[in-house]
Amino acid sequence: MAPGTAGSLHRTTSLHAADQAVGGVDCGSCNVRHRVMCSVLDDEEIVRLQAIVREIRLEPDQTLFFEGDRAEHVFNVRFGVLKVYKQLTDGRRQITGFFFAGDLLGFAADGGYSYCAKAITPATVCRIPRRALNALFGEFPKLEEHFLGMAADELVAAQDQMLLLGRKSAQERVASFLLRLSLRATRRGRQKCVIPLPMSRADIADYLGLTTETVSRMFGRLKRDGIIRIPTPHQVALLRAEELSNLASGDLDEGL
Amino acid sequence: MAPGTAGSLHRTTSLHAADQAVGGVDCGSCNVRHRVMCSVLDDEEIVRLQAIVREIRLEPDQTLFFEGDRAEHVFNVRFGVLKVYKQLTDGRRQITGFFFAGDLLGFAADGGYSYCAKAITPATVCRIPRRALNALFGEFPKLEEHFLGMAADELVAAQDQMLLLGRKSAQERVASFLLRLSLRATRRGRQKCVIPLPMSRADIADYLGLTTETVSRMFGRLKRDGIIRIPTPHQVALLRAEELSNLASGDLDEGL
DNA sequence: CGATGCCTTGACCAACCTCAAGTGGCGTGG
DNA sequence: CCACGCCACTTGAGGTTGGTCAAGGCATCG
Repeated sequence: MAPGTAGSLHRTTSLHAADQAVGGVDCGSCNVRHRVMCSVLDDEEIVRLQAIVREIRLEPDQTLFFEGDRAEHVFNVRFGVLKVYKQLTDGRRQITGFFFAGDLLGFAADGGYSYCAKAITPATVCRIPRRALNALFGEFPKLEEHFLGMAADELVAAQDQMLLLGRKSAQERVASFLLRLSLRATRRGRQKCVIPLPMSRADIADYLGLTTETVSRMFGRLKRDGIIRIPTPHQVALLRAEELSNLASGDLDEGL
Repeated sequence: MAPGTAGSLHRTTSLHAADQAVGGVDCGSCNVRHRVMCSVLDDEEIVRLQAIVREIRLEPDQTLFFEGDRAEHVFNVRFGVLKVYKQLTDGRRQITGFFFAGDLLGFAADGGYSYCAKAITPATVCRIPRRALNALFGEFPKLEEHFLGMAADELVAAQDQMLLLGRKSAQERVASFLLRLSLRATRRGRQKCVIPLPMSRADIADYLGLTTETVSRMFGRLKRDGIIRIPTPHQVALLRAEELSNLASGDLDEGL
C-alpha cells in the first residue's frame, strides 16, 4: 500500500478563507494583469471584471476551500504558492497541482470543489464569483474562450501527471518534477538556474506519489552525481539539465 | 521501474482515421442525441451542427489520431469504445481514459493532441471541426457553456485518477476501476450487475498503472473471495458491491 | 491439429515503503 | 551568548508490494 502523509482528515478549523474577502482590487495595476485571463480584456472591459472581484490574503497552511464545498468562486493567484489535493478516508493524500502567481484555481463541476486548496506560502488571490463570471461570459466571449483554453491546458498537465504517477520510477518522477518547475520558473521570467522549492519534502512526495524519504534519497542521489546542487532545502540549482532530462524519460512529443 | 506494456512507439501505419470521413450524419436520429453536447440544442439548431459533422468508422485497434497531430477536430463517440493514452520513449504506456458512447474526445490545447486515441471495439464517432465549432459557439452560447462543463468533469475525473495512481494499492485500484465501470454502465441504463469489460487486461493494467499479471491476480483474489464473478474474461458480475466499495478506499467526499 | 494470442498462475526479485535514528537550522528562554 | 526543543530533512536497515520471468490453460483460427 502506497501511503500518503497522514494528516487531519476533515476540517480542523473553521478558517475558511474563501469567505474572508479583504477588499476590492485594482485590476488595472495588478501584478499578473498580463499573464492571466484578464489579459484578454482591455482597460475598459477590465473594470467590469474588477467590480465583481475581491481580494483574499492567506497565511501559510491556511485553507482557501475544502473538498466538497459549494463551488461558488474561482480564484486567480496574485502572490504566493498554493497546493491542491485530494485525500482518502485514511489520510493518504495526493497533491494534484501547485498553483503560482497567475494561475487560475477552482474550476469545478457543479457538485462542488472536488479537492482542497491550501496556501504553502503567504499568498494573495482574487476571488471571482462564478455566477457573475458566467454573466460576463455573455458580454465578453473571448473571456469564455480563454477559460476553455485554460481548462484544456490543465487537462494536458493532468495527463502528463497520470503518466508520471502510473509509469515512472522514483528517480524519473523527481527529475521530471525539477524540470517542470524549472520550465515554469524560466517562463515566468527567471533566468537563473537556481529554482525555488517553496513546498516541503512531504508536499513533493504527495505530489509525486512517493514518500518523503524516497524524495530525499533521490535528491541526494542527484546531488551526489553532480546533476543538481541544493544550497538550501528550498532551493535547487540545475547543474546539468541535459543529464536531468535524460533521467526524466520525457514522453514522446514534448521534449521535456 | 514500473513498466508499461511495450508496443510500437510511433505510427506503425498511416491509417489515420480522423481523415477518413465516411459521410454526413443525421443528428436528429442520433442514438446519443440526448446524452451529449447536442442535448443542449433544439431540433432547429442541431441542423446547424449537423452541417459540419462527419461520421467516422473505426475497426478495433485502429487509431483515430496520434499524439502530436494537429488538433483540428473534436469527436463524439456514437458506438463502441475507444482508449486514449500517452507513452514514454521506451514504450511504457499510460491510458488516461476510456471513452464510451456519448463521450466527447479530443479536447486539446493548441499545440496538438497530447495523446493518442485508438478504438478498442468497432466504433463510430462524429468528427467536428474545431474552427466551425468555435463559430457555432458564438451563435449558441449554451453550447460553449456545455463544453466548459464537460471539461470540468474531465478534470475531476483526472484528479480522481491521480489519487488512484499515486496513492492506492493494486487491490484498491482494481476495485475502484470495477466500481467506476459499474457506475457508468448503470448510468447508461444498464440495470444488470454484469458489466462488460471490452478492454484487454493489458489495457486495464496500462490504465491502472499496473502489469497484466497483477491485474489478473487481483481479479483472481476478488473472485476467490466471492466478491465478483467472471463468466468470461470480458464480463464481470459484482456479487458484493458493498464489499468491493470497502476495498476501493473511496476518497473523502464521493461515496464511491 | 498445430499456431497464435490472451489470460492465468507460480517462483523469485527489487524498488520503494516502513521504521528508526541522526543531523542541522531556527526560535525561545535562561 | 548558549542551552534547549522543535521540526524538517537526511540517512540507514530491513520488510512488503508488486514487478519480472517463465510456464501452462484455453479459446480462436487457419
